[in-house]
Amino acid sequence: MTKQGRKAQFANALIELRSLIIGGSLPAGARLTETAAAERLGLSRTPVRQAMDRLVDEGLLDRIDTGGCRVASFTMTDLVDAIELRGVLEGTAARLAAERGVVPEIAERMDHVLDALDRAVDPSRFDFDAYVRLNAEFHDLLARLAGSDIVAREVERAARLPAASPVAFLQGQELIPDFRVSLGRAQHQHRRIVEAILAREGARAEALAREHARLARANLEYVMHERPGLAERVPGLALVAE
Amino acid sequence: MTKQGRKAQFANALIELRSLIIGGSLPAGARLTETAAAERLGLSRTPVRQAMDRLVDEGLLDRIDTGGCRVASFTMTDLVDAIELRGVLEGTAARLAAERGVVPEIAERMDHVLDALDRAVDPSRFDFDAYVRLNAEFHDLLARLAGSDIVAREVERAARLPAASPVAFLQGQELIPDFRVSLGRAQHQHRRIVEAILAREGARAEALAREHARLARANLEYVMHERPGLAERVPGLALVAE
DNA sequence: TGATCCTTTTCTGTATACAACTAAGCTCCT
DNA sequence: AGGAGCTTAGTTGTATACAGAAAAGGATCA
Repeated sequence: MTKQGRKAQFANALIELRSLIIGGSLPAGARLTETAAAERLGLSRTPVRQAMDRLVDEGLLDRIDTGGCRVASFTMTDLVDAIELRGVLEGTAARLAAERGVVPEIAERMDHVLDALDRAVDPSRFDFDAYVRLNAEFHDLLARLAGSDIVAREVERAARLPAASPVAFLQGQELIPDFRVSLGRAQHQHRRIVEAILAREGARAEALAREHARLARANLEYVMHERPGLAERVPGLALVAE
Repeated sequence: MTKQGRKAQFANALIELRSLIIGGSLPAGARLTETAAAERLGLSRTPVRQAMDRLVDEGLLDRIDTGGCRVASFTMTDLVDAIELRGVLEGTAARLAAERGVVPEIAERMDHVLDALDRAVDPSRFDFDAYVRLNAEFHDLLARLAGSDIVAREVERAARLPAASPVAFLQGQELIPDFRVSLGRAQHQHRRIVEAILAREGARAEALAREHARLARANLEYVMHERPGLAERVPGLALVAE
């Protein structure tokens, strides 16, 4: 069930705490002490403490003045900002890839991913799970397409911000009637972004990647306003206060 | 000398290790074990380990497969990318401030900082130390001007990337003959950025903030190509390989 | 009854102990 | 002499011990 390797306890603590928070088992604003978390997970404080440090860094926990942590709570604006930042950073990755040229191996894999995405959104043989996997890979490749480790790192970090991940809202979309149209639209944007990059059109690539992230924002607003019942199914949305 | 408070040992370890790395006492690529670091700092492994975790996160240490860390080494491209990212994120902060409106209290403080910066760069009463302090405050206020904690956080994180900080190259500029001209130019850009924000000109504000970060890139290239002897005086430049 | 002070418990930050694993050095064999 | 296998020192990940600080709770006094 859980990992058994060398850093097993730390990895377990991180994964389980994160899913407790994102899943809403630990309500936003709740105090979380190291001892309580350690006892709950059946571990010693050392790896749990390390995991909590990391979660503070990710923004899922807020350190409290007196010591100890509190589960973070987010406003809609926070989530919108997180998505905006991901768009900005993916836009930068796209622009730099256009300006500096792409890493050939990554571009080639990108090509295959795009083809596979085309097949996944084809109405005649629609494959949701494949789409989710390939979409994640597309965004990973996009981050690394310019060949800059620093850029790739920061793009990926931005995607870890609450609900900013490109896959965050796919869970919910599965249940929304016209989600196939939405996914087809997203795939169309994927194509245009890569097209702009290969044509060395940096400004266009940047603008398209930014706009692409707006899909997540639209999904966020749709879920929160039209389908509030779905909110608890989307990772991280349980933390939205107000 | 060093901090004595509650989390004193961790804070000391972080600060001292960081300055050892950035200052070049630990050469790029050198292996750094927890035990060695702990012994060198006269602390136990616990806070040192925590500090090293943080430094890995900041990118100053690379975790090694077998366990343990190595001092990171950077290429010129890495530093250029880090500066580019800071520019992009400060540009986003500026654009959002323009689009959404500014936080009045921060805008007011910004106003005072700009006036003080004018005085600091005035040739008749030039004050380098004041400039350094006020410049840092300007960038801090800019990050927070839009009122988004998430944006402010990420801007500040980007400024911690190696040599990307807006103050990184000021140390060196003190010794460069025509540095006063450069600082005056920077202050002119500060004014234009805030002007654009207050006029709600988001695109202009973003472009100006990006271009402003290019000053750091110009300084980087100047130091590396024209004044290599200065490189060791600029924090982080000792880590540049190749 | 209500507030204040003191006691007691809890929690964090730090240090240390221990086991598993890595890596290097040494011995022994060919 | 050169290489394979073993031993041993070193390093990390985890658990635990301990001291100091905050929080909680009760007792005392007005």
